[in-house]
Amino acid sequence: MKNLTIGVFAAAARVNVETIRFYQRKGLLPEPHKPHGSIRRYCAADVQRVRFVKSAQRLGFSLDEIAELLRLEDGAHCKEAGTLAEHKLKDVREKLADLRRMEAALSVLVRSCRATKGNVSCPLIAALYSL
Amino acid sequence: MKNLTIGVFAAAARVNVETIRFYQRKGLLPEPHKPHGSIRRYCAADVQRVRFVKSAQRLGFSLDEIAELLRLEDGAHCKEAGTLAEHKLKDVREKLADLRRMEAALSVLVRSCRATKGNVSCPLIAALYSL
DNA sequence: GTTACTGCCGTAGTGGTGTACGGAGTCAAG
DNA sequence: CTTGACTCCGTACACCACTACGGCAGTAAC
Repeated sequence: MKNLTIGVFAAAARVNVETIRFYQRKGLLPEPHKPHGSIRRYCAADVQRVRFVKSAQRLGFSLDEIAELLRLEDGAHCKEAGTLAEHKLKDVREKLADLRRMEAALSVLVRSCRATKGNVSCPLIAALYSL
Repeated sequence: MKNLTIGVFAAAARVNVETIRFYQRKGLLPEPHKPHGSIRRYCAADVQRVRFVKSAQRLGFSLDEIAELLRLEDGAHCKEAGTLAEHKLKDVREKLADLRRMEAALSVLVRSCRATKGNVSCPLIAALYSL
């Protein structure tokens, strides 16, 4: 699982080749070493890193924020890392609270929709607007 | 709380005036009636609607998806509304699961960072990469 | 060695989500 | 009835996160 070319790597990480190059320009991925002339080689850890980026993105973090998160890896700045992580944790908890309210509203909505079969008016508005 | 002009409305909803007009073009807000010549007037329900859009956005829904959610309001299509709501519920639950894992990882990270005061190497990598 | 496939690089284009701007119309206070 | 703030509308611009393109170079299979 070392010495992946960019094409194989991108496929393994389930992203476009261009995305890899884009992430490198953004600093989300390290510029890999090029043992064979000018051809970049990647390893499994790089794949994990891309998958992490994608996960974090789905949770609403921007690439810049993700870059910060990834800088946490640099164990030398434990204090800053901790502070940053605390901020992110706060973000995440707020998102969680929002989503839980959303889930509650939606499941009420689904249940009441199932209950009132054929009824013309759904009790949706209140549920949606209580968010 | 009726007869708000767009400026007052936008301020109440905590968004830019241009955003209101943009949402109208996207169909996220109904084109309001214009009782006094060509000036639009808004009410409290419109404010709620914008706040709903903003909440849903923070949770990672796109404007198009939010438009769908808002169409659930139309009680006449209870069946489709229910189906749509079920899909959204599934989305929301997946996001919740992701965020919970993120939360767990981040809080471990924060705790261990606090624990290893002054220690040079943080135990971050594993936590981050286990997402 | 030729051919076909990658990869390299820079630049440009896309789609989503707003924001800004400019010129004309409208309204309410003084 | 003027003045100044607000609104209208269309269009253009901005930012993010890619995605595509084009031309050249390196590599692998035959």
